[in-house]
Amino acid sequence: MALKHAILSALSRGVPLSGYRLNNVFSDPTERVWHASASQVYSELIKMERAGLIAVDERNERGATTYVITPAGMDELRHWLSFTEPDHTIRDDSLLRMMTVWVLDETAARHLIEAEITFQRKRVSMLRLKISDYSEVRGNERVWRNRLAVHYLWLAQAQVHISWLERLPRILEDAAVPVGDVLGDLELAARG
Amino acid sequence: MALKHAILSALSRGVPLSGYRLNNVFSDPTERVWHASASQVYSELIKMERAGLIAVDERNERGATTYVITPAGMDELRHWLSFTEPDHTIRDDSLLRMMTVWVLDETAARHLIEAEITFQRKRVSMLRLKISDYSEVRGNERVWRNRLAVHYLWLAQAQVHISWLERLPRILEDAAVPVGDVLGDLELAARG
DNA sequence: CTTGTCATGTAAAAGGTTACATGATTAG
DNA sequence: CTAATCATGTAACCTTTTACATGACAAG
Repeated sequence: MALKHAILSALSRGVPLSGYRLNNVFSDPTERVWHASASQVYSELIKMERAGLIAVDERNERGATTYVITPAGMDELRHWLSFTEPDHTIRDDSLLRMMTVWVLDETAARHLIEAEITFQRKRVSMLRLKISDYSEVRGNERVWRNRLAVHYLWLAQAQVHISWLERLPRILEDAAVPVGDVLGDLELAARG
Repeated sequence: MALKHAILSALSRGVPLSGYRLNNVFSDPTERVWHASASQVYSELIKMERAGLIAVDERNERGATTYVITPAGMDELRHWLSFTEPDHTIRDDSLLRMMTVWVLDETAARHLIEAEITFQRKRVSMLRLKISDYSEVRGNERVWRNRLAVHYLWLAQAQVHISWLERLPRILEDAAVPVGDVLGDLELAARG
């Protein structure tokens, strides 16, 4: 449903993109907004071109077809933002797992939690890199300021996630300590 | 695919649940792990019962059929956790919108951001309520400590999200201030 | 007596994944 | 000369949504 809008959002930034480039965005683990499989993106692009929301920019020597957004596409994007309700539903496989680790013994649970911490730490360092490179690659326009801001949010949320994961084993293993004593300051830090 | 595991995870807690009760969980806006539509849950339950992962507990006077998890269901749950890779892909409609607000004029953008803040504030107060009621409703077993911990994570992340949203208009409206100056401390706070 | 909550399902359509298929170019 | 990356697509299958259909019970 919203793959269309994710593609329009990416093309609205003014840089023409090919299906291949869009796929890089949609499969990047630091880009925590929209995921799509490669084949889905290609067929969606064809549908959107037929609908007049995007247009072919050029077919380069390498065989890549790049697309740009059309005025009709911009209209659709603005209409979506202003006149449709956001969908707050989420499917988060990795958090579902973290909610269910208690069914495992301590060793297996720690193993899973460690693996998740490793993943999130990688994400943090990739995000930091992207953020520090930002001013070299992009200008100070509204578009890029907006996008950079989202990177800061991802970074902060990954960091909260890591502190939480680091405390989770204590909660599962030491029933004497109240959960609030271990995690209460996570909330205070976030508000500060 | 993982709706099966979301249902198994819910039933693993030992409390028998009907399709209707499960639907309440899957459509609760504070439960930011797995969403499913009502009709999908009912047909999935029938499939899972046939597969022997869950069993009918009782059919009560009101017409509700409650289910319990079987030993085969617990095996499937543990196998999923320990021997399959977590799926880190996400589709977040509301964040996609926040990444695209720059295409709107200042008034419309502020409007959207305000609506999102209102939503997140509601979520925070619902989560706070759930957390403070927790010790009355649930015991101190591993299951409930694990689940309560997830509620603390949601609370902290909603709070980070709110501080970020509150700063977003400044980023979009005042190009003179570097984005890092506005959002840099979000990360520091999160790290503790 | 009517609205809201409880309670379950079917069927068609839309959205999304996986497997397969192909071929060019680039870097080591 | 071989592996990785670039580049696009089709077809079968699975998952999920939406619309529809039904009916009991409780509260105001």
